[in-house]
Order: sequence, then C-alpha cells, then structure tokens
Amino acid sequence: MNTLAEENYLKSIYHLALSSANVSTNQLAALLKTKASSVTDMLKKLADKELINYTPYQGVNLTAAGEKIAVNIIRKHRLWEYFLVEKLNFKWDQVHDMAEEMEHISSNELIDRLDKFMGFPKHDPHGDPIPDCNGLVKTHHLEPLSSIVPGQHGTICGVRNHSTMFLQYLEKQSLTIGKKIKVAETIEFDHSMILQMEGKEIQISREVANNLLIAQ
Amino acid sequence: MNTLAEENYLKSIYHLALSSANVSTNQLAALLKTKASSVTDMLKKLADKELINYTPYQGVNLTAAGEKIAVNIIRKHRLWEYFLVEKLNFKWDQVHDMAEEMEHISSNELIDRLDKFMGFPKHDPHGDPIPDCNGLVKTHHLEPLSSIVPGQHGTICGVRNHSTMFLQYLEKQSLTIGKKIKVAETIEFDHSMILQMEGKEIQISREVANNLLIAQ
DNA sequence: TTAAATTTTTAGACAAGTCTAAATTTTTAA
DNA sequence: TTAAAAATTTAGACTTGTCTAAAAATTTAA
Ligand SMILES: [Mn+2]
Ligand SMILES: [Mn+2]
Ligand SMILES: [Mn+2]
Ligand SMILES: [Mn+2]
Repeated sequence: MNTLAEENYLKSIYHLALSSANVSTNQLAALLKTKASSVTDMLKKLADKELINYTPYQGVNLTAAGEKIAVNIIRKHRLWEYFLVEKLNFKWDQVHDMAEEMEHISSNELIDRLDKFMGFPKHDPHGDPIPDCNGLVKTHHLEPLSSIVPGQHGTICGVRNHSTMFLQYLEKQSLTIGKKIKVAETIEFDHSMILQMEGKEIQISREVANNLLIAQ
Repeated sequence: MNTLAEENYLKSIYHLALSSANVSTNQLAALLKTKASSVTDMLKKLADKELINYTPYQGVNLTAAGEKIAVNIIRKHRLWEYFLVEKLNFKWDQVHDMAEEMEHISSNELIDRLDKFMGFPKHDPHGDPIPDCNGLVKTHHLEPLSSIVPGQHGTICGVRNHSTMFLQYLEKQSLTIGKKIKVAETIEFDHSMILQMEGKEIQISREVANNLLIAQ
C-alpha cells in the first residue's frame, strides 16, 4: 500500500500538526533527520497520492485519508509498546525503537487481535492514548506540571519528552505514570518545584516540570 | 546491519541448500519471484560481504556468517508464527505472510523474550523446528507418509508444502500436527492411501501423502 | 519598503534493487 | 565431439529515496 518512508512522513506530519496548523518543510526535515530537499520530494509524492494538502512554500497538512493512515500507524506503535512492556517485561525507556519497526507490520487483523489479547488498553506505557480500531483517539487534556500552583494535587498521566535519558531519570525518581503528587512549593529563583509524593519530598527542575503532564 | 532484501536472499539460500548442495541462480530467482539477472547482482553483494561463497556459473552456498544470519531469521519467523497461532488464535494457514514481515524486526533481545514468554516452544505451527537463541536447529528426521508401508503406525509431525490451500485441506480432513495415523492400505493403481485415524478411515492421494511428514 | 536573512524548491547526482535484452558460459544430447 | 539448448552474467535502464549546491520565494527587520 504505502512505503515505509511514506508512512514515516505521514506519522511525522501528524505529530507536528498537533502543535502547529501548517507543518513546514524544515520541521519535517528536523524530525525525520533528513534534508529539506528530500522532504520537498516526498511531499510532492504524498500530494500526488492525495494524502496531504501541499502548497509550495506554504507547508502541509494531512487529508482525511492521510490522517487515517497516520493514526493507524500510531495505534500500532502504541499497542506494540504496550505489548513489549506488559507481556515481555521491557522498561518504558526501552521500547520506542522496537515499536518504530513494528508499527510498519501491515496486517490490521493482527493488530486488532493483539489489542483484544491485551484487553483493549487505553494508554501506552508513556501515557499516550491508543487510537481504537476505528481510528478514534481519546485525547485527554493534560497540564504540564510546571503550570500547577502550590497546594494543588494531580496525577502523572504523560510525558512530553520520550528520550531514554528522561524516562530513566523519571523511573529513578519514581515519577512514573499513575503516581499522585502534590505541589508543595515553587522556587521563584529557578522555577524548580518541591513535590510531595507517597509521603516523600522530591525536588525537580523547571525543565522536568515542563515535560511531565498532569491530570487534576 | 543487513537490508531486507539481503535477509530474504540469505534465508532462501538456506532453505534451498537443505535439498541441494550448491544453490543455483535460477532456483533463487524462482523462489524469490525475481529475475536471474537480479539474483546475480545480489549474489555479488553477498559475496563481497562474505556471507556466501560464490563462483560465477557455479551456484552459491552460505558461509558460517551467512548461515548464522539465515537461521536467526528463520528463528524469528517461526517464533512469530507460533505467537500468532497460540496467543492470537490465528489458523496455521493464515500466519506465514505476517511472519514474513515480522521476521525482519531486528531486536534479538525482543525475540529471546518472546521465546521465554511462550515457554520456549520447540516447533512452529507447521511442525518445523524453532532454532534456539544460539542458532542450534534440532532437525528430527521425518519420512513422507508416502514411504510408510501398510500396517505401520506414525504421527503427523510436519508438512512439505506450506500453501494455504494445502493447509486448509489438511485442516478440513483433521490431518493436523500431532495426529496419530495407521496406513491401512495403499492402492497400486494411483498410489493413493487409506489411513486409519481416530477410528475413522481417510483416503488421500499420492500428492497429499508425499507432502505429509511422519515420525514413527 | 527595500535589503538581508531564512526557508523552500530545483537541478543534478548517487546507491539499492529491480528489469529487459544481449552476450557468454555450461550442459545436454545427437 | 560438436551443435543446440539451457543457465548465467553483463550492459544499460528505471524507480525510490536520499544528498549537495544553487536558485527562487518568503519573511524579517532596518
Ligand atoms: Mn514510542
Ligand atoms: Mn509511547
Ligand atoms: Mn512460514
Ligand atoms: Mn512455519
């Protein structure tokens, strides 16, 4: 149906479109670790296939057909990540690269059965929502921890940064998905925060607070 | 490490080498559904990488390094087939094409954990041996059913033909892996056979008998 | 509002893998 | 033992996806 490269472009356009209406050539080049000229070439192909709307110099967005493909790839990515963590006991910082390969296994029948096998999980190991078999994504609105004011309570429900380094740091601090926290204090000088979690105090930087997503 | 095309060539050479010492260009072209000239090009690449021994016009065989890669791909193929049948409830005639994609997922850590998760199965859904994590393949010697003489008993342990059509036929006749049979009679005229299985009589053609593998 | 900086596209090249057609080598069999 | 047939390789072309360098368009900011 679509090549591996095409699928990766569609997925990247989808992710970037979540924070900017029109996705630029350079944004895509940076995310895909390729050159702007290569991106332009591919955008023409995807536009020919009517998977994106592309006006030269104006950036792109997905058509309904393109978005459907992108969401399906993200569904597969997140279900495989869930499988790797829940069934094969990998840590949440180990699974992304494997899922990058597995998301391209083409069979939808396979992924629907995997979904059922695991009991239709709603979130992947990083707290991201798993689209259902009809392409429906339940995007819960989450606040970055940095915007929570002292005295308020919340639950860790996601991360903005998916790097191994950040995930390992969070694991070490026990700042994992589902944990309940209270913001005890914010330090004006560097915007660092002091949290209460399970009776203990944890101090985190503004950088960390910006990348932790909280439901209240 | 190696490209998808390279992996498929190595796997095909391995399979063909089981029945002919030196594998020919045309044999490979037929199995890979490609042209002899394409095969020649790839054989040069694999020879450069020292994964095969290649003398122009004389066919090829795998080096130790090439065989190791081929066996690892076959291990992954068969473990994923087992997963699809045992965990996701696919039928044995549905899993080959999916496994053809999944065998190229690169992580060995992943496949070793999958192996453990499933309890280290020894055979795939078609009765083929699953190589262990060190590349060791336990090849039990099996007879085609056509060479069993009347009066003898045996157990169905494998198939020579893996086509959907043949596997579906066997399923319908309940001629599946593990079934115990007795050869009641062979018909001289067309070499067809009458079997006793679970108290019932089954008549099969010479063609079918040639493609069923029996342990006595 | 225009010049400079930035972004994007175009032009031309390259590697991987495939193809057809033609040349070469090996095998078969008269 | 040699001519025909079959198998294999070579030559040249094409597609996909990538790159660098240069040209063109857009944005920024003086
Ligand atoms: Mn991921
Ligand atoms: Mn994830
Ligand atoms: Mn198979
Ligand atoms: Mn099999």
